[in-house]
Amino acid sequence: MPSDSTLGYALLGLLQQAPRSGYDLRKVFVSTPMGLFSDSPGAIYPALKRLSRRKCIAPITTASGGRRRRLFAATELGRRTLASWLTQEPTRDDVARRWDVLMLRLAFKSASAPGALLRFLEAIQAHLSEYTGELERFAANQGHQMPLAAQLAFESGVEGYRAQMRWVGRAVKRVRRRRRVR
Amino acid sequence: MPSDSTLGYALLGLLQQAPRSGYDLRKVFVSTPMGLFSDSPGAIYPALKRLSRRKCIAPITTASGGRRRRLFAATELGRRTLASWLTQEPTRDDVARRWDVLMLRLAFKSASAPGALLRFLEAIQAHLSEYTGELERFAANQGHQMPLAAQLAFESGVEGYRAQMRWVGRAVKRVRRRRRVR
DNA sequence: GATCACATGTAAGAAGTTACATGATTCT
DNA sequence: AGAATCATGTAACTTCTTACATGTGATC
Repeated sequence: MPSDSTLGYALLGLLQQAPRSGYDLRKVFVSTPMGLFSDSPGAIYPALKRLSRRKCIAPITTASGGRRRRLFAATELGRRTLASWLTQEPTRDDVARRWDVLMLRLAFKSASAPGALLRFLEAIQAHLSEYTGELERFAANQGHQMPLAAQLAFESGVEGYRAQMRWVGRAVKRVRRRRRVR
Repeated sequence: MPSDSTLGYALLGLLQQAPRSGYDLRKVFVSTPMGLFSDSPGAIYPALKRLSRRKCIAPITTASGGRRRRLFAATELGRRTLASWLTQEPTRDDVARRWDVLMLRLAFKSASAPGALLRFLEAIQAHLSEYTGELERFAANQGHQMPLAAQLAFESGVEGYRAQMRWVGRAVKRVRRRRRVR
């Protein structure tokens, strides 16, 4: 029952799409908005080693010729491990404190059935709606006694969640439409 | 030149507002939207110990009577350390990858002059505008070949940053107004 | 042949997580 | 007295950061 760090799951997700080397993976983090993760070799190579030890990924014998490169691919166990991470029901804490990780999970759910995707989004929507309510109650109680700078910081948070409320509404509609078309 | 973790600065910021115990600090993280931080004693007490060792905070001799409680307060060195953290110019990376930390810094800038606050917000605005541009270019290039789930995750990010663009615009106006009034 | 970019890795240290340990005070 | 809560702390483990080390192929 190997439990991985978020970085581990990110690597696993990318390796499920296509075999890549540690260097390739690094480049993905540098050159795409997945920059949430560090491009540091000191994080990536040890993480690959862990995944490898747990049999979630396996090196591919490269036909070589070019530079020395160690390509890895996700194993069947790796795919299952990733799938069970992706399938976990979004919690209140995911929504309130780990939005970025939640969106990483969503991004990798490409292989999911539209129904699963829809349930995932609807769970997010429910927690989001409850949490923005909490924030607004907090503002109503504490809002006026906060200094200006603190008020602004708080409002940034509220605005962010409100934007995600609008986003998830549109997302749900889009997936429902897609589902009917199929 | 003691360098602290983000949690360390969060504790320092709260202790600058008023003396508190480790337990008090924990409660702040649990009961306010500062939930970004862990309420785990295993993180908080060692962090207090470090700050104490670095002379950034000092225990207050409590007049006691009630429960056993160790109150801490920020020292002069602590205030200066915090101030220098708060004064650092927001970078592109702060905006693109550490928004939550940036907002924590903003929240503690209550003691800053309106001019400093304004410059802080304007720097955020500049980086934000550049970064959302990058994201939109990325969407224009890569957007259509992404699977639906990945597209949705990406759009969530873009929407979040767009919301912050609107927020920072309003924030700047509000601080400018406040400044004129003074 | 020297130099630069590619590519992989390790070592030391910092900090967080989980889980446990311990005692004091209040409540019933 | 016993239970619940308050309050502080420690230990083992995991992971990340920073900095360094190493070697290869391509380029001038």
